[in-house]
Amino acid sequence: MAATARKLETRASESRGENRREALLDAAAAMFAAKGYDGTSIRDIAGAVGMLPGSLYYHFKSKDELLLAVYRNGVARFEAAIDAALGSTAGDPWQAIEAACAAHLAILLDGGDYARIVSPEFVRSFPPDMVPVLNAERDRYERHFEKLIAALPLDPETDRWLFKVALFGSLNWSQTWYRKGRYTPGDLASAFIAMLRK
Amino acid sequence: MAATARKLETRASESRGENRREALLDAAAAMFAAKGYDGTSIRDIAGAVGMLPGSLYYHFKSKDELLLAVYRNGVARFEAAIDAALGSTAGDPWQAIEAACAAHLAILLDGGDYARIVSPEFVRSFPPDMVPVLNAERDRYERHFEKLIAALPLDPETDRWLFKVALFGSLNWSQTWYRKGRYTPGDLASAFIAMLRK
DNA sequence: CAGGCTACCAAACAAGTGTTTGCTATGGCA
DNA sequence: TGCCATAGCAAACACTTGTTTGGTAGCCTG
Repeated sequence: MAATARKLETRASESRGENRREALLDAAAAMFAAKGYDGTSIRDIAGAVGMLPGSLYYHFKSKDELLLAVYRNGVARFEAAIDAALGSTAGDPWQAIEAACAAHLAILLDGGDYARIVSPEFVRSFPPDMVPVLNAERDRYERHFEKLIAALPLDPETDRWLFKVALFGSLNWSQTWYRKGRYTPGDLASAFIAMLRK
Repeated sequence: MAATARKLETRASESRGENRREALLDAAAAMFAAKGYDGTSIRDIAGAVGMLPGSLYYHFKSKDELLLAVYRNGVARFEAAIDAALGSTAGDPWQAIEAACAAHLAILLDGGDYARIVSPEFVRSFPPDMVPVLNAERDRYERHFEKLIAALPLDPETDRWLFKVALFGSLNWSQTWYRKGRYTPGDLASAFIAMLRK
C-alpha cells in the first residue's frame, strides 16, 4: 500500500531524503505481516516500491537490519498506545491495567502491519540469531505490565509472575482467533480482567 | 536422534519395511521443531537419517505431505494425553478441566518434537495453503475442551467462548516462557484454573 | 562550470531450494 | 532360476535466495 513510485516529483524534499526509506519500511512491514520474514524476499520488498533489489542495500545494509527496524517500530507503537491509555486513567489499579490491556489489544488486533510482527507467531520465521535481539525489545515493553500488576490487590498466595503470563497469554492468543465485529478490544480487555478478578 | 543407518541388519523386518519412514518422520519433527518448516531443507532431513535428498521422495511425495504427517502425529499426542487424563478423573468438572490442562501442558512443554510443531508459533513458517488443513486438525482437538467448559458451573454472565480462548491463551503462551525446573505442568494447570475460578 | 554526494540501476554472484529422472543392489516368492 | 517390488543412489533440473559490484543520472555547493 502507498507504494507508487513518484518519479516526477519536483520538490526535492519529497522525491529525495528519507521518505523512500520509510516506503521500504512500510512495504517490508506489510509483507512480513502477510507472508512472514523468510516468506518475503528482498525482491518482493524492493519491487513493491518500484525499486531494484540491489538498491535496497543503499538504505539497509542487510535484510536483518531491515527486520530490526520494522520490529522496533512495532514495539514503539505498543508503548505509545499504553502510555496514552495510562495518561488518562485515575488511580484505581484494576482500572489502570484494564486500560492498558485494552490499548494493547487495540494495537495487537488492529494496529497495522508493524504491530503484527511483534507477535510470537512470527518468531519462527526470523533468523535464529536475531531472536534474542528482538525479544529484548519486547521484554522492555512487558515490564510496563509488571509494574501495573505489582500494584494490584491480589490474594497473598497468588503468584504475580504467573498472573502476568496468564494475562499475556489471554491477550496475545486473541490474535489467533480474533475477527473484527463480534468483540471490540475494550470488550475483551474487560472480560479477561473480570475473569481474573475475584 | 536414532538416526544411524543400519546397513548390516540381517532381520529383514527391521532393515526393511516401515521403519525408515518413521526415522524420516522423527528427523523431520526434530528439525522442524528446531528450525521451523522452511528453515529445514529436504537435504537436512534426508542427511540426518543417512539418505540422499531424492530418496526421501520414495516415502513422501512432497515436503508438504511430510509436514502433514508430522503435524497429525503431534495432534494425536495431545489427544492421547487428555484422553488418558480424563479417563482417571472423577465427576467434578473443575477437577476434570484441570486434569486436561495439566495433560495439555505436559505435552506442550515436554512432549517431544512432534507436539511442539502444533503450536501456532510455527504457523508462519508453514506454506500458506497448508495452514487451513493443519488448523482443521487442531480445531478438532480443541473441541474436547469446549465440552469440558460447557460442564463448568460458571457465572451466568460469563461468556464461555471467551473463557475458552482466555484459558487456551494462558496455556499455550506458556510455551514462550517456560523453562524446566521452576514449575511443573501440574503447577501451572492448577494455578491458571485457580485464577479463573471464583 | 567543476566536483562531490545522493539515490538508484543493471547485472551478476555463489549458494541453496524442492523435485524429477534413470538406474541399481537387495531380498522374497513362484 | 527367473521375476518383481522395494528402497535407495547419483546426478541433474529449474529456480529462488541474499548480497556485491561498478556504473550513472540528478541535485547541491563552491
